[in-house]
Amino acid sequence: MCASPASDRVLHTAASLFYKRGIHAVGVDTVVSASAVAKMTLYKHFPSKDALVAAALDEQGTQWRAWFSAAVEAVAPTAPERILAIFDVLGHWFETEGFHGDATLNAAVELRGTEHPAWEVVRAHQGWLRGFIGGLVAEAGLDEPECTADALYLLMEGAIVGAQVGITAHPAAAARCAAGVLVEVRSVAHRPPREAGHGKARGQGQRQGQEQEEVGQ
Amino acid sequence: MCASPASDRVLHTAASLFYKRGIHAVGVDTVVSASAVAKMTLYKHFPSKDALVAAALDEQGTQWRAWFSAAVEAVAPTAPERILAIFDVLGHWFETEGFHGDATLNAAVELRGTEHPAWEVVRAHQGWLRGFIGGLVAEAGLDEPECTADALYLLMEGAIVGAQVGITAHPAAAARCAAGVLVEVRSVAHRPPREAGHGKARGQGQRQGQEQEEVGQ
DNA sequence: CTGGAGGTAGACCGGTCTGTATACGCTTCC
DNA sequence: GGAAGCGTATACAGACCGGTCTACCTCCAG
Repeated sequence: MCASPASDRVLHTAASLFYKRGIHAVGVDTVVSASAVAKMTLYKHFPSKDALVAAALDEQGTQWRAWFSAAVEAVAPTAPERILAIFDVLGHWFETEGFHGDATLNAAVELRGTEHPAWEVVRAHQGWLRGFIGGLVAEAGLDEPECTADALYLLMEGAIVGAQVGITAHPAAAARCAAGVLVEVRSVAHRPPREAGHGKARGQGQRQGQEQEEVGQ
Repeated sequence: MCASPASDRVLHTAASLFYKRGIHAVGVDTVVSASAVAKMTLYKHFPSKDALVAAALDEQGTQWRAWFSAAVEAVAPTAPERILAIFDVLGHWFETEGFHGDATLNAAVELRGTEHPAWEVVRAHQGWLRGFIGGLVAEAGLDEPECTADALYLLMEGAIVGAQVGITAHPAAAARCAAGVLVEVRSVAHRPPREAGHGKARGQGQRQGQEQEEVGQ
């Protein structure tokens, strides 16, 4: 970061434009004119549009991760509370003006079926998210940590795209509600002495062999 | 549907191509050559590419909804079981070759920040999904039906994008696991006679006034 | 003073995009 | 027979795309 003022301007402008309108919908000329930089300068710092996209996504993701983890940790002191605080922070984010979902998820959708340097950035960001939740789940000492962390991660992704699509009125609140149930049920304190064989079916592996024809979608 | 054989071919080819490679990444010429139709014929049936995109998405969504509801209803006979069966059907779908997420979600991401006739198709499809789950939740007589149905809907969306991104090993199984917990806790049979004041905090409204700075993303 | 590094401005190239226009079959039904 | 309807083939228009090139400006260090 901050290799040069011009490069920085390009990076931030590009990230903002790609996020707001989409990677394919924003041309290099648009980035150039919006960041008040000559086209040659852009191509001196970034060898191609693809490289610029990856760099912008990475920069944006780095900033977001710092903001997100700090916000979650500032809101709640203990791991179980922080798991719920995730969804409060998300709710706040959803109401931010200019919210258009997760930038890496958007990139993953836009770049599907192609090879692109941004894919590594997407995987890194999503892996970090899953790791963040996994760490909190482990710290909270929840039962079945893998399955629980996966579920919380999916709930978070669902809340993000739910907020983006706009069908659900309060996606963060609904997700928080479900997360609360999950945390409570998986917490050690919840396990009552009665009904010892409760945690038997370990999830994850069940699948029923019912056959149904596929559909192209 | 079936206005003419040529029109049908265009519609299905377009849906398949847009789904696999993205709306912006597929040009009209590609659709034309892939569907073995003259360009003029395409533009005789669809006044613009936007209209074609919307029609193809609609057609694809109609087929998917029919397949999905039939599959869920074939797998399980009762509403609570069907709620869980949703995630089994999803798991089967995720492993289909050529799976690239939900077509309407992809379109919503690709068309963000624009006005496009496909938006109505997206809203209709997502609304149907939410309604499908809401119907099952009501039929199962679960507590806090709105919040529960929202959470299950978000879990489903999360599983879909989770399967698309590929960080989670078994997104459908993890989501099913969480859905099982949710259904059990919200089911009437679960409510124990002790602790009468349990269902007091009605979720949905909680929000804490913690301030934290925003981030552009 | 001088020279190089970094930035600017704008023309330019080949390719692709959506959408249209023209000219030509083939079938079907009066 | 012939005209209408439908589809084909192909060329074209005008815009935009990513990317390159040249020429010029400005600042700062040696």
